[in-house]
Amino acid sequence: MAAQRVPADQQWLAAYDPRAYAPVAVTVDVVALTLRQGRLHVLLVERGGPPYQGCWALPGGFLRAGEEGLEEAAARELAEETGLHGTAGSDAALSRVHLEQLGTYGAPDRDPRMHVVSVAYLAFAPDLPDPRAGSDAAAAAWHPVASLDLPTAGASGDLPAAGSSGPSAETHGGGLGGRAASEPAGIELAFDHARILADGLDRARAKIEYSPLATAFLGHDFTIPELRAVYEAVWDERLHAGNFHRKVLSVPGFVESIGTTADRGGSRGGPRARQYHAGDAQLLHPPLLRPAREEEVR
Amino acid sequence: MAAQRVPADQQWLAAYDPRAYAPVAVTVDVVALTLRQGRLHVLLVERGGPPYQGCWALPGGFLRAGEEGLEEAAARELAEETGLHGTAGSDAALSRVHLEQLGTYGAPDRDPRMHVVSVAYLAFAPDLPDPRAGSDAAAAAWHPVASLDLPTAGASGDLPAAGSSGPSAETHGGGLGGRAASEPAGIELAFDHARILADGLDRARAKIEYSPLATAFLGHDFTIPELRAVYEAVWDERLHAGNFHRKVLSVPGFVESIGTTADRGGSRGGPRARQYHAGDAQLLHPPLLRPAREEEVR
DNA sequence: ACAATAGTGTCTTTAAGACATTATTTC
DNA sequence: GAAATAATGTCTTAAAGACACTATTGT
Repeated sequence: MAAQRVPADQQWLAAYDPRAYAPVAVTVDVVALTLRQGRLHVLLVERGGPPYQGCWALPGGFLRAGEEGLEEAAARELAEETGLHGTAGSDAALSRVHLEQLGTYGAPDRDPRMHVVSVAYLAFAPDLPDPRAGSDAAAAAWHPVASLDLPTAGASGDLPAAGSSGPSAETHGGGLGGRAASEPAGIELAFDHARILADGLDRARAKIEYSPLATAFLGHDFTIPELRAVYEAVWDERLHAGNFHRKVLSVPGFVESIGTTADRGGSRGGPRARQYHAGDAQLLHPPLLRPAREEEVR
Repeated sequence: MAAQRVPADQQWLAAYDPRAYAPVAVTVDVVALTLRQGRLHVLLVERGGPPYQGCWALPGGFLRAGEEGLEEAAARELAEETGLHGTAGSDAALSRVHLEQLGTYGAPDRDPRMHVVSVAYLAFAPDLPDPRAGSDAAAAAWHPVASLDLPTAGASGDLPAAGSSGPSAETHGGGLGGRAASEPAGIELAFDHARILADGLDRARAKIEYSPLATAFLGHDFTIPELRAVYEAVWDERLHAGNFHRKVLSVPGFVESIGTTADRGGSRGGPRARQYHAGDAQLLHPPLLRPAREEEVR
């Protein structure tokens, strides 16, 4: 059946003119996460026209075919939206942003206008300045993820299979901590961006278990209590300060002491914490496992 | 600069006619893994024309824009190439194949003819019959992964960031067990398919740590020694039979006894093993961790 | 008979988690 | 001074890994 239309050995040979087929658009969307006032935030832009006019959406745009790779495009979109430049290793703030591919979403009806395949990226950023409404009319802002309505992890159509992400996957209920009952229903996101964001949060929660990337949310120098605050915000769990401290120091290459201490103690008292910067480990061994959730305990 | 060409807030509004931009093609490629004679094999097709004429490549083809989603396309390609049908939950063999998104590859020069964005999927299959050379002239066959030249894990251009995959990522040297020194240089794969396959193997190695998917390589009923053979083939590690047995039985929901025993003992002697089938767990808790490799030990 | 293997038992080591304690800082 | 917090110490429990042992099968 299908073989007649696209014979297997001719797939790559077949007219490479895509106009022979129905057109597809390729876009790149970015789930950019940061920590502000101890809470996890995501960068969103407000849509100025239909469809989903007035809705918030993930920053993104078309891949510049023939000119750039996918990660390059994601870095460009992120730079445009945050107003920061200097991506991979170059200069400035964005050089410290971690960027990785999250997954690709390509249901035929995810955009009402045409078939759009969107490659999603996940970014971990230290506290960045507010995005300039900038070169265009669109609003762009950091939103607390807890203020958004997100689908539960797991089930999805064209998603990057819960898989990939170690022991993560379906575990968490909904968004981080959910919203207080008093709050109005969360903001609605355009297209399937709520699904993408939920997958990104899942990935982030799993990622910091096995990688030192939690440090990407902090400045160059940080204290262990600050690092703990990152884990608590991303996992939406209270962690035991003493055990966390000992655990972090016991993982080789995670953090490296720089001998100094913070300028002040905690906001509510306590001694000044020592300062560290990220070590050279790419993988945490052994990992920092999330506390077991009751639902998954048998 | 960029903002002028694609103003951020107009990206989604901009002419949705992709012909306004340089054309991009979207393809779906599948890394299909199976176990044959205790060794891991991957499904490859031989290219009948340039570029890379005569090279082997991953099975794949164009996304049918507007008609199908990405996973749907991957399942279709896999069915066409294996000659099996009945994908997700329907009937027959393919219903027991696990399929998940691996990552998307979109470097502008990965295909010499035009910018092709390829969404890669990873499939775990029980031992399937040899693919029929089938409807087209192309050869298709299962190849032992050890016979292929694969790049080391980790470094890559547009890859789905080692990330995602728990404690996996860069650890393994090259292909499974590498090739014996006597063998000629491994087969060369077309395009960046060696990179994609290497990423797929990494994902597979990580995935069976946390998920019960190793059972997807086996029939409906299997014994624990058979399951151990899967882990040994995928990880290229010898595992301790006794400890493995106890460990598997201790993970809730991993396997379920069906009371029967295998028809025969091991090929070289020993008692008949009891038979099990996959339990209902989606996640192994606690996981089956790979034995630590010396390189990553500090 | 012999060798290999399935399955179980036991011991050691490592790591996680629950407390407890002391010193230091903010309010 | 009171309360909170950084950092360290101690104890218990769970799990991984090494090893030993028996019972059962194929050659």
